[in-house]
Amino acid sequence: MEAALRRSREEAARTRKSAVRAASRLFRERGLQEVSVSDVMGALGLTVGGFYRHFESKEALAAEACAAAFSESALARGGSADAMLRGYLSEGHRDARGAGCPLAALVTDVARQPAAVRDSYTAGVRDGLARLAKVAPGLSDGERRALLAGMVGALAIARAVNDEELSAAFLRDARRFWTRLLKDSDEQT
Amino acid sequence: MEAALRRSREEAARTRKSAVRAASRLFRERGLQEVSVSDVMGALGLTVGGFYRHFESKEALAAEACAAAFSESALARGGSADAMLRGYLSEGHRDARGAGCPLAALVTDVARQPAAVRDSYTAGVRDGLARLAKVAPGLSDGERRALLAGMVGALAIARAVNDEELSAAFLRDARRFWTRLLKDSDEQT
DNA sequence: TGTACATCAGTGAACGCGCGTTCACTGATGTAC
DNA sequence: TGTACATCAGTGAACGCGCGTTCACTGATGTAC
Repeated sequence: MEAALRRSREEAARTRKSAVRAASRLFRERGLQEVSVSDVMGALGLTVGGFYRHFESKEALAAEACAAAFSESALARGGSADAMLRGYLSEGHRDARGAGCPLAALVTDVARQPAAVRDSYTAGVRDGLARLAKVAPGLSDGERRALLAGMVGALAIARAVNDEELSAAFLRDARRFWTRLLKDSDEQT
Repeated sequence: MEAALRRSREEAARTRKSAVRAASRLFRERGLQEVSVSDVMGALGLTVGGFYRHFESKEALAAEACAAAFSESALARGGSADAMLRGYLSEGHRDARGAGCPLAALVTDVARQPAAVRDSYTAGVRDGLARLAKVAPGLSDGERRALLAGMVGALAIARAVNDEELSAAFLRDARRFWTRLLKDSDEQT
């Protein structure tokens, strides 16, 4: 064994936060099942054993990391409705899974997860709808749910598809479709 | 060891088909990584060893099962645009993952899969778009991509969310939104 | 401020487990004559 | 049609591997006095 010094409380708190941040990125990149506890601790340059000083289980980390992902999501960043659509339905967002919207990154994974993770995801969905209410006040609640579903679906399909042109088409066409709808709803207001 | 009789070629061919069908269902229910080769063979009442008489690897089965799932998908069933939307965006479809649309069931899983599986999924997306072209000829290509994304997104979110009311709202609102759009585009034709 | 000692963040080996895949084996099926 | 033998579908144990979690241990940090 080598150099297993006790760290200060500040350092320990930083370790915990870093673990959540790393997990949040890795889970979005590779999916919840495909990231091991060792992967997360390894991303911090630490070994696996220390993990359980900070978290009760991998599942507890998953719920926390999922929640953390929402607070830095693309949907959370403000701006105009146009800018939001341009950013969300962009090739940059598509190619940056680890830093992108967790709604799209984890949508099928979450359906198979325990309640803590699903709760966290559900809160993220409500949060996303609330954000849309701010940037697109002209839409009804129902239209906003259709919009969120359209954005998440387009991004997820653009990532799944194995053809660059088709992938770009899904992003572009969803962008155009929803941009037009938002413009029309503004004009009616 | 017990009763390991050789089966006739017909029986063997049936075994292979059953394995693909069972895998297609299980993969959609639980995700590609969460179904083991033993699970698939077990669903046929067989043991794991015989698997490799039929398939080169689990990955080969995944690609085949994914392709098979498309040929029996809800999108593939014909009918009017209205009926298609009602069926796709229904609570029944939401709760029957194993028998439902693979586009929605596997959308985030597939992005992390090898090329064979992604190819199979991409073909399914093109197929879905072609089906939409038949039932909704009034839409442009771009609108059809936005529609497919909206359907897949709404179904996937309805499955992920941990709140029955919110889940039902996503299905209902997407159904209403797209039904209206289809009606409007028909009237213009 | 200085000293003695308890605490605990992180180490790295070990645990039991299930995975994908391989393998020697069984004995009915299929074929050559 | 009958016989001898090769084939091969399926068995079930075994392989190496990585997983989540536990544990005895180290030694600086934090605290009581």
